[in-house]
Amino acid sequence: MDKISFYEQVYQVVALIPKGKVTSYGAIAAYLGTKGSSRMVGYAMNQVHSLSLNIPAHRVVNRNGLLTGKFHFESPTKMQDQLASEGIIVEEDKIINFKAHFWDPAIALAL
DNA sequence: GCGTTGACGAGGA
DNA sequence: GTCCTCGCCAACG
Repeated sequence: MDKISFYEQVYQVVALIPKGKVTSYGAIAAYLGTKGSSRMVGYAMNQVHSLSLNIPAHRVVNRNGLLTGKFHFESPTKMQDQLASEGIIVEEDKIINFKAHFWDPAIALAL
């Protein structure tokens, strides 16, 4: 297996999220086998700024479908705008019909 | 090597 | 149904 850090594993999964789809931190953590470290997924996204990677972090939200990390973007409205551009309706900083747009890496990547 | 940090999740009241 | 508390675990300083 690749000797990549937990961070990079998160980045790889997030980068695989198809357009118009979203997932939760816990789902990614669970896919990586560390479902207990769902916080690490979000923490990894925080470090994305330090990297030159192109990570669609706007497609990653918490289990409530809430745009918890929108303040970590260039602009708090950027995240909602990105999702809206992909056909995902966001209102009150939360994704409408979140379940319909949910993308589970454990299923999509089909281990 | 240790303590702190976190864009979370689940359970309990 | 909402609000609060605990746990989780890897990276950073």
